[in-house]
Amino acid sequence: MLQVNVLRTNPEWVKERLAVKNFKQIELVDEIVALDNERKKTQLEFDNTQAKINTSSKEIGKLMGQGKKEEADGMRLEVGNWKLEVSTYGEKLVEIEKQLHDKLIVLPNLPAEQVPLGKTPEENVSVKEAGTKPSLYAGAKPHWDLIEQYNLVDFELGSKITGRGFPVYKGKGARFQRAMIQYFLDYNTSAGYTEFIPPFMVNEASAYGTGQLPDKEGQMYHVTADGFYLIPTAEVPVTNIYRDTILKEDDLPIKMTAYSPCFRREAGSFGKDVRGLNRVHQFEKVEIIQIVQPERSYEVLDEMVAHVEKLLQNLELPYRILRLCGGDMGFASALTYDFEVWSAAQERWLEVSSVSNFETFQTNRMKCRIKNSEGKMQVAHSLNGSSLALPRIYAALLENNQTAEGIQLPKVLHSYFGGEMIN
RNA sequence: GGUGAGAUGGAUGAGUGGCUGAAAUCAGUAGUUUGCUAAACUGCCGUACGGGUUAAACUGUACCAAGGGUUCGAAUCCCUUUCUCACCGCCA
Repeated sequence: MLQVNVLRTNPEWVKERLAVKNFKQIELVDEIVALDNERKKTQLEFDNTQAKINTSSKEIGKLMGQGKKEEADGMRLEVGNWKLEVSTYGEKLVEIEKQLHDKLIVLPNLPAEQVPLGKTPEENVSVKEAGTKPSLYAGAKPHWDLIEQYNLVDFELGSKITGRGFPVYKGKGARFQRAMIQYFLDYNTSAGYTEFIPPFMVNEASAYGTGQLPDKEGQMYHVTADGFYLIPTAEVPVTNIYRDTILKEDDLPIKMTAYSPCFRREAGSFGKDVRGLNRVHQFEKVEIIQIVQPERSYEVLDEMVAHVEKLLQNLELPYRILRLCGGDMGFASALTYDFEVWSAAQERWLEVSSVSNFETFQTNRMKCRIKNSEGKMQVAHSLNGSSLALPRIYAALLENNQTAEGIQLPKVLHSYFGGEMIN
């Protein structure tokens, strides 16, 4: 959620930025500023009347103590009238605040200056492409066939147990997955990230805090009996660790990493894009999250991008890094880099990580603030990224590294997997 | 799931209707003093939204788990919800 302050002090700039994100209801900005002015006015009226009541109530107490009952009763009448007044202002205030909130919640985060203009994924800007795309031997297969050949993942079994999009990993296929999770976590913790194992379901307040609610409700699985949501990413529970928190400068930066399964309903997806591990309802992911001082957040974003890049290099995968254009960015993000790896048999890029700076968008909602040495309060910045989402890495590694003898694994995984090859 | 006890500021913890936005202690912080490590003393030390100011100072309101109610006046009384702890039951 944007801070009202920003709209108040610089409405024209806000409108211009919103346009970059292809946001249509620009008029909301003026409406919000007007409502905010009204809010302040009403607040003042409310406070002044309430102050009169408070003063008189104390007075009544004194009079009662002195046994001056008649005087006290007179004041009671007066206070009674003010109370009516105050409750009117109170109701008005509640109404205004509700409207203000409802309008504010609709606004996406403002894109940073570097965000390219554009509406569709085609207009994302590739900032780097590295690694060599392998040339596969004749008869090379897409990962869904390799998975079957080596008996690694069983989709039909998952359908039987749960439904489409819930793969069952088995044998070496399960071990391979676990090896990657273990390696990714080790890689992250050795870079100073503290490891967490969070709850895999969250309450409404948490889903709201990171921006999944109210607008992305349909993407999450909802446990109605208890009012919980299955997490679509570890970002949700882990970032919410710092909900309603006041941090000291010394505490920063907060660097956290967590493995979790991720549950996404992905309503409406179909076709070849969803074949195999390309898109599933339950997948595994290792996430990195940072909470930092505002002045440092873009430096930290670069650091996180470099961190993920190195991980892909270690996995010896060809990748490219995209800076997302305004129209393709997430609602809560100010600047996002997507990482894609080349899937040699499918001959397409697969998104495996998305690293974003949310600036104050999440932290403002979550009330996560920093108190500096002078006692000044400021809203922290939050960032996160995947390092990495597993299924597509899984797919790319299988496809790119297939040989007639089996799947040749990258060196960094050998000790984790307990072997050099899947065969 | 059952029964009981709780929820107060960074922590411990007092407070059962007005003088309590909240004692006290600890932690933190600024300073004074004693020639070190350290100790003693003094001041400051919650958040939000306003007013005010160049900025401060100053000042109004709200907040003692959350929401509602009673009252001229609520941390304190009543109702609802949530959470925590203990014991029992069930269970990985």
